[in-house]
Amino acid sequence: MKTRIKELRARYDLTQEDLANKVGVRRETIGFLEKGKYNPSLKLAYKVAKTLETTIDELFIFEETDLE
Amino acid sequence: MKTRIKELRARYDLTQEDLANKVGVRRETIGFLEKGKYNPSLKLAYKVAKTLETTIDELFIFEETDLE
DNA sequence: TTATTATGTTAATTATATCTAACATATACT
DNA sequence: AGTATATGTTAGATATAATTAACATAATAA
Repeated sequence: MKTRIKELRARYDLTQEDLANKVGVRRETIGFLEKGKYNPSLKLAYKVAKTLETTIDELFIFEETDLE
Repeated sequence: MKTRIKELRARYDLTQEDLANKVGVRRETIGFLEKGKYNPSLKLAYKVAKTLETTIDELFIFEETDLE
């Protein structure tokens, strides 16, 4: 799964830690999400999307291999 | 968090078990999702949305209290 | 150089989504 | 009446998301 978190975070001039604080998670969690290292909960995905003023479907890009 | 799973599932004339089989999870998991009993992973949310030919943002409706 | 800031990454722990199995209930059909 | 189907719900086990803490690296600034 790919994500546009890093791109949008840069647009708002936020560090991983800034975004983590706004969302209410750890910096590492944001880092792992950006790297596609894990599959977040829907709630977390929603919070990140809302913080970056976008939608879940815009923020996370699924590929066929993600369906397995 | 509210969801339109039940509504869309009815539109496609699928039982919980039918949808579960298509998505690759247990029937109970679909039941719990419909009842808002838990917060699915993004991947599961995506699979359900895709199976019901909709988007995550259309399928799951967040409220302010879901952000806590 | 040294110090600071932002990010990467690992390992161990905790929290929770999902599975599994079982049983209950309600509805519809014969 | 019975049987079958669809859903509700519970409890325990398993998988994994997320935390915590620590240390590494790269870039930038003093």
